[in-house]
Amino acid sequence: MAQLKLQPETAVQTEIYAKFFHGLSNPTRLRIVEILLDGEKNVSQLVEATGATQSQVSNQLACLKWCGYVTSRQEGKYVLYRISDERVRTILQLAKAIVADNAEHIRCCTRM
Amino acid sequence: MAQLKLQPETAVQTEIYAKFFHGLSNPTRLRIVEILLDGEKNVSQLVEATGATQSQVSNQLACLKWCGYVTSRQEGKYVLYRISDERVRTILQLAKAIVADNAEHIRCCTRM
DNA sequence: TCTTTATATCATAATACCTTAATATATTGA
DNA sequence: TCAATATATTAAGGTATTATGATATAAAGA
Repeated sequence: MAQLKLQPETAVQTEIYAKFFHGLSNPTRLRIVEILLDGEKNVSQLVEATGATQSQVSNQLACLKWCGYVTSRQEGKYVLYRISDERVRTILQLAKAIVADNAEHIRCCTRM
Repeated sequence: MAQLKLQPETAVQTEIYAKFFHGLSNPTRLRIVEILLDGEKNVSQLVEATGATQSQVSNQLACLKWCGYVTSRQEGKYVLYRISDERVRTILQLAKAIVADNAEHIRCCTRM
């Protein structure tokens, strides 16, 4: 007899988690997160620090904000961004620890 | 005077970490990882459990293998896959905890 | 050996993502 | 109000990723 298929609920959950990880799957976004882990920054500072264009940074910040990684507040003509959940720091540390043992593998990955 | 740009080294590092997270950024791949956290499985079992096609599962397994998430061993006509680093479990738990506080936000994210 | 089952690979088409450039909005100070 | 600066949004094109279907390889048993 066929095994019960996964509840739709589970599929939705998995998609949310996948989206969450997608947030950290782009070098520019990840770099922004790393920089913000060092403290609140405005957009211009992030543009300077990442070397990406202003458009890119604003767009990726919007993505990070949507996904709950960062929050922002206006201060004068600047918009200051900061990490909204300190646990993100732990996730990154853990990832780095794992990658340390697999860096060569991952770097060479050309499949996708 | 302009601030020093990031060392190329750092950019490479960030790209590796981004690639690492990319591994978990696809629903099928993430589901496979979740299932394998429950124990070693062969490809057919993963096809059954995920509802994805055999081609999809094999391809995503190849990706996960390249990136060091899983390893495999042949046993007769089956190929058994398992998680290669238990710390992946911790990353997932952490992500789920964070998402629990931001699920609605992330689900609605249509930007990318 | 032939057939069946299990898994992997490949080509192609569809989709999603990212970059770039242009433009819009909002704040500040003249 | 006008100009300058900071940030956000949008459209278009290029690139990367994914899904699909077809085919290849490899092991097991008849």
